[in-house]
Amino acid sequence: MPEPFLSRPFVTRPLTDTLAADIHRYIATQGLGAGQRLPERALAEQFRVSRSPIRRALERLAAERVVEARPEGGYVVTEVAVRLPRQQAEEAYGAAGEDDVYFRIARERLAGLLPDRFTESEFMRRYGVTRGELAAILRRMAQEGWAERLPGHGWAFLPTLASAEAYGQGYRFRLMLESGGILEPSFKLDREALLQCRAEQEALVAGAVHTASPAYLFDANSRLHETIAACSGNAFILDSLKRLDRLRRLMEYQKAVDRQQAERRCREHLVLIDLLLSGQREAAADFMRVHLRQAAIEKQAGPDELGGAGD
Amino acid sequence: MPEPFLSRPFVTRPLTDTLAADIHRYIATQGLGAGQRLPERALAEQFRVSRSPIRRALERLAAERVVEARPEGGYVVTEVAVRLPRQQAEEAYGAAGEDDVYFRIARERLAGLLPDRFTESEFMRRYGVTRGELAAILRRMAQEGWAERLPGHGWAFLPTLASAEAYGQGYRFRLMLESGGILEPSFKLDREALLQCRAEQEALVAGAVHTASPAYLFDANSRLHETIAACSGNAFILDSLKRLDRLRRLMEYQKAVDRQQAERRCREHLVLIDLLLSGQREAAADFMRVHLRQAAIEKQAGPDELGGAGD
DNA sequence: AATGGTATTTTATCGAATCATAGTACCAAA
DNA sequence: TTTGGTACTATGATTCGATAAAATACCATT
Repeated sequence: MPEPFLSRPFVTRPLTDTLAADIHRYIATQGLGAGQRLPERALAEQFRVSRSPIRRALERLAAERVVEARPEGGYVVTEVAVRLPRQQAEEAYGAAGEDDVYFRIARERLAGLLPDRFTESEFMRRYGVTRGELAAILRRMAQEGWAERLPGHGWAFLPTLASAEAYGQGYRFRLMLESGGILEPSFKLDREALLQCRAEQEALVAGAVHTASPAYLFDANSRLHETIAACSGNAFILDSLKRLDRLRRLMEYQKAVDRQQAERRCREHLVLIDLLLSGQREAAADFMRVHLRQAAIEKQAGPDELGGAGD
Repeated sequence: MPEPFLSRPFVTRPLTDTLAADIHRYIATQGLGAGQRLPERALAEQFRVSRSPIRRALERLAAERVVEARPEGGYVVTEVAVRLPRQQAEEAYGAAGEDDVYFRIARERLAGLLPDRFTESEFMRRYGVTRGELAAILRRMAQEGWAERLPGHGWAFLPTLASAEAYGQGYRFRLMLESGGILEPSFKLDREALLQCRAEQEALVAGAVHTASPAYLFDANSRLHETIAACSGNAFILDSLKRLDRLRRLMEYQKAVDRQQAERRCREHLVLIDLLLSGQREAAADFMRVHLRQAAIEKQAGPDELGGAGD
């Protein structure tokens, strides 16, 4: 399998639920055809779990007709999954976190409804979750870098999120990081991964950009940027970008999208990809700077308004 | 109070223990004189806890004669604390984590004694800690970025730690980050903090560099670099550097130090500080690149050997 | 060798009660 | 107004058995 597939961070749902969605999305994004086999062991390795939960996820997907059990054993992709890949994948996307407490907390924090400090008990009451559920959510918040445990009791929100200032800083940071990454001596093009992103961006330019959900747009675009960062060969550059993108995702998933700007950005992505594919790294690095600077301006123009989903 | 004081991340010890050490170190590093009062509320705010644990920490320090209860109430710094500031502070440093399970795990992982994946129960048995204690340790490992939870059961070490490759990448990353930070449009010199670092570096050059513990050297040097990064005005730059430094600290605390090189690096720090203080940002950024590049070479020369503690 | 099926072992979460410890409110004195 | 003292409240760590769920081992089939 070509690329490590990004599994959504574990929150509270049984692993099986998450995996069913992940596998579904995997089928869609990898463009697997009807009849294609889905070996349990390969999927287990892919998602870094054992065969047990994979097996149950496949059983569930079989009930949804996304996959089909063969008489000889094992599962294959069905016509259903192939015929409606994008829509279904996006539904799976949305359903994964939409009404999650995690996103609810993020939303309320962004709206300024939550104080800078809070206790676990407070949130257990407020959001009606058990201690264990909340623990998982808090772990994720800490992991993604917008909350931290205080030395004594309680937690604190970090200023990273929300502030318009942090927004601009994020773009400055990426300017440095992403253009610098392209110029790293260890840079090594992952042609296959980049071509996959290119196909995705072309599909967007061809029209999908006007109908796709903000979540899908965001993920497609950050996937491209992260793929390029991965080529730098520097794990710290890639990690930092991923960290930042997780934060941005919280904010942008909820925004409306300016489709015009989004389309232009996708066109820029195609130019960027082609520069890289033809080996013009210096030019690509410069273009990246232009691209990000432009995106920063557009985003700042409407801080609470349009502009979201992707760059 | 001038600077947010870095409290060591909470692991398992009762808060009081940690705070006693923190306050002790605080007295030493802030250069408070004998007789100086230590208001409970101020300390509580400083360390982001309530007065209760502060009060008990002070009681403990009083038993150790580091502070003294006044007849009218409250505590003041004693002669003892003033006369032996450095040594005591360093002891407090070392004792804080030396035989901690946390550092033991790091050490064994660095030595290649631990597999890439592990379960909590496994480690509970191996290190003889309770579930709760281990949970705190794992939280910290995740926080500091060298282990992560798998989607199902178990944990995985990240490749960030240990590999010689990651080492070089870290320096490349800092090259980009730290010199870039100095050139940020939002850069604003924190003269007071920088002068404090300057005093520290001067003391090192004046001789302390030959006697100080690796831990102290490392912290003094990373404090300088982080102070400069803080001036960039970009929270992401500072956070990334701090993250990286926490990782490096794990590796370098245990290394022997090449005192010659360490001294030269401190001299370079003084040059760097003076460039910044005189407003020559471009020059400072260039010098930073030279400085880091040199440090990278020296470190890589002896990967398992000398060279540690600081840059 | 790869793969699916099945049985078994191991893990870590859950629930509920307990309790040391951290947070808070209020008062008095300097 | 700032500070310390004190009383009180709330928090979250801890414990432990029960249990759902994940990991693993092994076998059969292709």
